[in-house]
This record gives sequence, structure tokens and C-alpha cells, in this order.
Amino acid sequence: MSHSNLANVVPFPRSAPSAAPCVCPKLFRASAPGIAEAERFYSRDEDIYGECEPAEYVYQVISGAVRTYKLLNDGRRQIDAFHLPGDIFGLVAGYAHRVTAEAIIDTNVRIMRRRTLEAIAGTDVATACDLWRMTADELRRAQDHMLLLGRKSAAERVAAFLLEMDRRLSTAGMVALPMSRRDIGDYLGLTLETVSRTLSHLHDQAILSFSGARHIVLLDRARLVAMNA
Amino acid sequence: MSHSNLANVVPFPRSAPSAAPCVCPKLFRASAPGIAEAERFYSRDEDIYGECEPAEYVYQVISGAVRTYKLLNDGRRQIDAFHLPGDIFGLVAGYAHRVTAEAIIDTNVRIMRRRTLEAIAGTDVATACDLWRMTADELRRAQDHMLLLGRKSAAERVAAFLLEMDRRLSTAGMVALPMSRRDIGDYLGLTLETVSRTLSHLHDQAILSFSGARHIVLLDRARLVAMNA
DNA sequence: CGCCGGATTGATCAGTTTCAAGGCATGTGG
DNA sequence: CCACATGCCTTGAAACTGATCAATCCGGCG
Repeated sequence: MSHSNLANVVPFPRSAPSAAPCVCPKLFRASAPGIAEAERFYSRDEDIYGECEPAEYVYQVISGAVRTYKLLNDGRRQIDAFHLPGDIFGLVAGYAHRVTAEAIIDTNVRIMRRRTLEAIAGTDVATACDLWRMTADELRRAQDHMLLLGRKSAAERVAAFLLEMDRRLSTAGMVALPMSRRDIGDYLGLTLETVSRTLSHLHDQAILSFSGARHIVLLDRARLVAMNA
Repeated sequence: MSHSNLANVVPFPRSAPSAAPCVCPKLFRASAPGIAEAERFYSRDEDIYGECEPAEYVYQVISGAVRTYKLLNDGRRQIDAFHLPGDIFGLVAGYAHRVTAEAIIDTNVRIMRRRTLEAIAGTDVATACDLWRMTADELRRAQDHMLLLGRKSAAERVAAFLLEMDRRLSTAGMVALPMSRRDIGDYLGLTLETVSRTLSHLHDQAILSFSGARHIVLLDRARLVAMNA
């Protein structure tokens, strides 16, 4: 009955657990027909959904990049996550979104109706469990990020960011950042100037090199890991 | 089949939705026999579970207070949540805990075996949904807290803390804080001195009054709300 | 009553932000 | 094809917020 590839990590009892571990479901399960309903395109800086808006769809990034954030009255912004190709975002248990989502660059997403997903989850325990796991993974990242925001220095934050991006989107030894220094700052709880200065400092120390401001080669991951506290 | 009182907010299809809204399940459902398996007592500062430890139980605070936190190598601490009477904590979707839990003061908790909960969730969609919702509620709080940690000033953080505690544990117009200034600082990403100074400043402005350091009366919630950005 | 841990308060310091100027890359139109 | 405009990034100097270091102070408890 289950189409999940997460059978061995989901805690629910399961009749036929698979052998392949997968901590974070990265793709809509291809074997569940009708799940991925459509694709949509968003231009750079286009809104995908707003905070408090009813959550009608769940999204998966095909190409491009998305930021989700919260704002204060006076415009201060906290980006809670960057969503890169393969990532699913926009899934909430409640009625409404709790962050705003915007395309960072031109972005293609796959969408599925939340209603459909819930209908499946209502009858298929594996799917219900997938939903829970996806939310739990987001929570885990949020908890790590709270530690960063509350207790890490600027250098430690930038090091953590570089290692995260290296892990998530490096190709051919190079990290091609889709986001601006301001986006990075708003993710790390810093100003764009501090981000820039810290990157320059890492460059001076030969920990990284640039090919234009948004293409970074990590030359010494060990030192980044060491400074990640 | 469902014993949940959340029928109308959980998004799963349900045959007989109830009328009472309840955004956050505060109690183990009393009508599910055998759920609450036992009670346990923890003394002030006693460990309940550690980060990375296998998650065997889920907990509900009966009396007392609990802090959950992460540490950096050098001892810097970020408290991600305070758990007060009625709150459930220790629920994770994965195998292991991702934060450490400690009793702040002498604390009684109700525990249930995670295995039991999962067994129920495996057959009862409403329970599966409750688990998802509880994790989603934690995520929502984490997202709000990231905004606080990344972008709010010390005064705004303390104001937010006071309003939160006022909402969660005020009795007879008084907030009886179970935690120290250091705990508050580690929750808000500040030092204990900054917390103390900010509280003193609010006292000078007649926004609050003290009955001993840990008993606070809010005299002007409106101004606290206003400074909460 | 005195002790002790926690809280307050003060003075100084450091890290990050703010304000400001200039540089570099990209893209567009002459 | 080049000049220029634009937006993003870098860099510098000064200001500021919150941290650190260091005394007390207070209150609860033995």
C-alpha cells in the first residue's frame, strides 16, 4: 500500500520496510500517480505566497531558488530558509502559511494541491508519516538555526552558511550562490556589509576564492568546519 | 474511532468533525486508555534527556518547568523553548532527540512510550495527525523565535518574553517565573546582565513591577505590545 | 542571623551596525 | 563596439548596542 521510500526511518509500524535510508524526502513520490499536478514558473523576486495566506499548494523546486521569510513592521526581515532544486516547501499543518515565499531568481516549481495530499494522507499512513517527517525536518533545521542566530559570531555564521551551501548546491567544486549579500545577511541575522567583510576576510586567509561575487570555491573546508564552533 | 478533540482543525478528512477548535493539543487525550503510562519526577536542574539520545518517551509537564536547549563546544547555550504545565515535549519524528531537556525547578511529568504512540498513530489517522500538528506548532514557534533572535533588539526581545510568559503562566495578574536571568538570556540570545538591565529599565518606566526578582506584574501590556515591533 | 546563589548596577570593551564613498560587473542603447 | 547607467558589492570610519568584567546587593534558606 505504501509508496514511500522512507519506510525504514518512519517510526510507524510497517509491513514491508525497505532497506534504503532517506532522512529527508526530496521528491514527490513518483509512484503515487496524480500527486504532482502541475508546474509553475516564477520570475526573479516574484511572490509565490504570502504570510497568512491560505495554504492551497505544496511546492517542489525544479530549478531556481526560493527564500521564505518573515518581516517586522519596519521592514526588518528574517529569512528562515532557502529552498533549492529538489526541496519541498510550503507545507504547513495549519490553514495558513506562516512565512512569505519569493523566487530569488527565475524559478520553476512543481505544485500539488494540499487538499489532494491530505486526502491521500487520510487513507495512507505512509503518506501521513511523510508529511510529519517533512515538518519535523524543517523543525530540526529551525532549531539549528536558532542556535546560530542566538549564539554564534558573524564569522561562525558565515562559515556555517558556506558549508551549508557547499553541501546543498556545489557543482564542480564551486558554489554558485543564487542570492544576494542582503539575502545572506537576512538569513544569518547580520547586515550585508558584515557578510561581505567576513567573506573578504576568509578570502584574505585563503579559505576561499571568488569568481565574481556569487561564485565561490572553498579552498579549506577543514578550517570552516573548525570555526563553525 | 477518533478520540481527538482536534477534528475541526486537522486537515485530514474526518467522518464526524467536532465543533471545538483547539490549535495546540495540550493534553494527552484522556479517552485513549493506556496512553499516559506513568508519571515521573525530576529535581531542579536534573537532566530529562540529552541531545542525540534515542527518543523513547514523550512527556507532558504536570507541574514545574522544563528547558530544552542546544550547546556549542565552548558552552554557549541556546534555549529553544520553555515547557510549562500542560505542554508536551520530547516528541520527535526521527530516532533521536535533537535538544537536551532539563528540569528548571522540581517537576512532575507524565510520560508515554513513543512506541505506543506510534502504534496508535499507525492505525488511527487522527492520532497521526495530532503528532504532525504538534510538530508543526513547534515549528511555528521556532520560526517566530528566529525572527526574534535574528532581528529584534534587546528591548523587543524582553518585551516579547514577558508577553509570552504573561500569556502562558500568569495567575492573579502576576507572572511567577520559574527560570533564572541566565535562562532568559539564553532563550533570548542575550546575556543575563542585558536581561536584568532591560527589566530594570521597564520597571523605571512603570511598565512592570517586581515582588522579588522572579515575580513580575505587568502594569502596561499595551506598551509592551507596542515595543514588540 | 548569616550565608550563598542569583540579581542588579557600573564601567569599559568589542563586535556589529550604520553611514558613506567608491568599485566592479552586467546589460543596454547609441 | 564602446560608453554609460544601474545595481550589487566592497571598503572605510564612526557610532552604538550589547557583552564583558567587576563590585555590590538582595532575598531565601539553613
